[in-house]
Amino acid sequence: MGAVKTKRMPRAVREQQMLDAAVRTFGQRGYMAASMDEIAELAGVSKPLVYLYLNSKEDLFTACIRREAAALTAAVRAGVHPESAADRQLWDGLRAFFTHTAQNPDGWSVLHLQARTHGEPFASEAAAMRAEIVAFVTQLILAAAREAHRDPDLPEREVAGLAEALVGAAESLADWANATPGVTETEAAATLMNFAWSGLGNLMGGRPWTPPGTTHEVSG
Amino acid sequence: MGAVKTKRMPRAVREQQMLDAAVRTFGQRGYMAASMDEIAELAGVSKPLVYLYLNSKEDLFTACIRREAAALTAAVRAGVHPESAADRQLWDGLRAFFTHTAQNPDGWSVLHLQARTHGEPFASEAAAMRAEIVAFVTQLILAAAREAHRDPDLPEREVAGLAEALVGAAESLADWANATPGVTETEAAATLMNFAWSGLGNLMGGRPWTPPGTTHEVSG
Amino acid sequence: MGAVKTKRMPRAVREQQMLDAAVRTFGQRGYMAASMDEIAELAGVSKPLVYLYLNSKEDLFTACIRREAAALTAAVRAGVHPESAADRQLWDGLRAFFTHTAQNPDGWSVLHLQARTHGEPFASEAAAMRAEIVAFVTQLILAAAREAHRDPDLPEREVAGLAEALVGAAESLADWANATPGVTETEAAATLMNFAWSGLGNLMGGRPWTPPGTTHEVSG
Amino acid sequence: MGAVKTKRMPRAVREQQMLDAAVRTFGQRGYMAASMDEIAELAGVSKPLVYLYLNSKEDLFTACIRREAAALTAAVRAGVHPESAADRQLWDGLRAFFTHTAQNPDGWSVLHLQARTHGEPFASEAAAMRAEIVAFVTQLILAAAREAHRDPDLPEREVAGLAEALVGAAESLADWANATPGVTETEAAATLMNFAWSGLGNLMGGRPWTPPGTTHEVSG
DNA sequence: TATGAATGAGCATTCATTCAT
DNA sequence: CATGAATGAATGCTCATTCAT
Repeated sequence: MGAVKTKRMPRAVREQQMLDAAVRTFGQRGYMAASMDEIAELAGVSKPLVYLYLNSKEDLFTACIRREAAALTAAVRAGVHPESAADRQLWDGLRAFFTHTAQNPDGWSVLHLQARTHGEPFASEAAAMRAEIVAFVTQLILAAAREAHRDPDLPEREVAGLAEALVGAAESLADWANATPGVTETEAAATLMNFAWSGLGNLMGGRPWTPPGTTHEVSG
Repeated sequence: MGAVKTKRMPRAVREQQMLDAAVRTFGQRGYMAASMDEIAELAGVSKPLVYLYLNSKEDLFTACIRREAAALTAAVRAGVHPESAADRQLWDGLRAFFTHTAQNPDGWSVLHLQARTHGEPFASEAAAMRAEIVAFVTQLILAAAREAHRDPDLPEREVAGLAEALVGAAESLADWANATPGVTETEAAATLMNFAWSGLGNLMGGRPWTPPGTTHEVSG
Repeated sequence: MGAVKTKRMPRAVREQQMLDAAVRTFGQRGYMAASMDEIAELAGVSKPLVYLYLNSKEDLFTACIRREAAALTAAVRAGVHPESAADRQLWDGLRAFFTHTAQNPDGWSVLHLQARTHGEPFASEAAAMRAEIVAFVTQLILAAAREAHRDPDLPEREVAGLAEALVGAAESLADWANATPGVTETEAAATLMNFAWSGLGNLMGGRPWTPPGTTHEVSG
Repeated sequence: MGAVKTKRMPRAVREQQMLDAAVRTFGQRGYMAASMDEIAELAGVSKPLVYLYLNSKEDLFTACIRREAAALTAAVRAGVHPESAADRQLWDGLRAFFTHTAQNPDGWSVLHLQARTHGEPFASEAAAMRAEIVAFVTQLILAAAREAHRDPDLPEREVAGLAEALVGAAESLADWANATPGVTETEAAATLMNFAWSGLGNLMGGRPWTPPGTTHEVSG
């Protein structure tokens, strides 16, 4: 079990083995329930070596978050052609996102569940990556508006909210797709595009949904 | 800082005090980092009494999840008038949801973060409540389709995915609204309605977004 | 489960119910593993009442030891006719002893196991009862010598040792009989009489077993 | 008072130190009253190390029982010459037994009191050792019968009962000798040989003690 | 580079015991 | 006579972390 116990490996390799083991353990057991003992054993090294290379449980977890965040954003970036139309970029990015999360459930658990749940400094670390994605989506929304030859008078915060909503929907669908047998990444992406893109289009076309003038009273 | 130390209260009252303290502690520290000592102190009682009434940390946490889940669904239900139009129901429900989560950040953390992160039996407990909400949203989507006199040929799973996406977007916006100063519940709800409702309308109007290069199979 | 919960009973009755419950619990769970909670519940009363009547766990246990010790010695005494011949008295006493221990396994456990195992003041309490039995047996041995018209030049300590051995053998056979299905009290008593009486007779007849003159060397 | 606090010892050595401390503590305080803290302190190590090496209080106690059982049977075996006559073997074995128990009072307490008092799995562990000794004594009784050229028609269970009685008498005398100042092992052994051997001889010689009023069925 | 040996500190849980009514 | 409410004090066990080699 765990990596084959080979002696005297270069540091970089050893570190990756440790991070592999850590992501797996953190993803499955959770940050607090994961023990350094288990991680070291799974990595096939002694505990002091883990501390020598990664310093502390906190640092190790942070390193996991960073590595998985980098891997996720890289995957999405790799799936997107910057010259494509905005909707095509979103479509490609979503498929890359769903594919990556489906193939890296432990990494996704680390980023989406563990890092957000266990306070600082982890939450910020994960939030930074999420902000990057939200920013990317924000750009796509603005680009779509430009493509539609509509200089959107959407206030900045409204666009930010839309991007948040879209990213939140995507995260939710990722979990749903992973939990529902038979749902493909393409299907999840299509569901979200259908859901979101027309709404965005209407918005930018100046046809927003309008709230009713009266607030409905409880048991009124 | 905890509850005023009044002696000799009836069990039911003490139990609520304990649950208050527990939700606060679990919500802020996280399930594992929260210590029974801290909860007892915050509740103004001794640890043995917590165990006498709530049995174990697991049971205590489960009780928190159940109470907060009940409170959240009750709040949403109370905000919705079942005879209203579907969009109105969604609008009212969302505002109630954003209001409740903004006013109960610890409860929301327990439900949305802690319960999902720390495995069984907590995850199932929270999933049950979420499923209830998703089911509610699903009904609204179908009702909207009926109201539009369009018996949608949307496959069941597609509708489920849409509801998931909508709920995920709402959850995400709740966090965003809580973290962004100055964002009101009404604003968050309006953002989501704008984002979602037109998209749903187009979908049900038979005008889905079609993936490039491929013919998308849904109602294609 | 436990005694039927009747209110307002005279103190003496309640105390016996508590002692019944305590003997059963101490006998089965052991002194330390038995909890006052369990005893109170089994007795059908509240814990404070147990403390009101019996003071403390220690006192409660001590009371159990005394009651069971009294019951055991009473049973043996009741089985013996003081006018009988010495061997007849031993025979009757043994049968009474085996019968009583077989019918009161919890009491026997309290006396033979629990009391001796958990230090002072319990060990002394049980030792007192045992000393009584040993004294009784000692008298029988001396009586047997008189009956054989032999003023035994057995030193006092030798007789004490013989009585100890006999009592120890009896205790051991009680456990053996209780653990071996189908062994009757009569059978156990007969086994012990056969084993012991002839040996005593020979002893008193001046034909003791004589140790070999040399000490056998290990692996010599 | 504990072992001299020497740092960095090989595991095997430390384990023995821990077992020494544990036997002493369990023997004197009893299984339940002994705390792991006390054992660790007496062993001169920290508690985590005790858990690292011995796993749990249960495992630690079991290890104690096994070690002490092995030591006791080894001591008896070492004292007995298998080619000697049966009575000589018994005599030598008894002296070894009394000597060992006198020199290892804590171990004897663990085996004879604690292990039997605290339920499974400890009772079985101690019972296994005791069964070994009973079997040895049983063999000696049968050997004695052969040596007397008397194929005894003693039923198997009768012999088992005799062995039980003899072992029980020995256990009792061990406690008595330890508690009575000035009683040597040789004296205790002689007392028991006197008590037992002639009785056995008579039995095998077909002269059992017969119960009054009834015809005793064994070889009657 | 790598590890066996070792620990300080903390945590969930339980229990005998006592008030206030 | 009787009890619901409450707690101080342990106890078994685990974990992140470090030192000596």
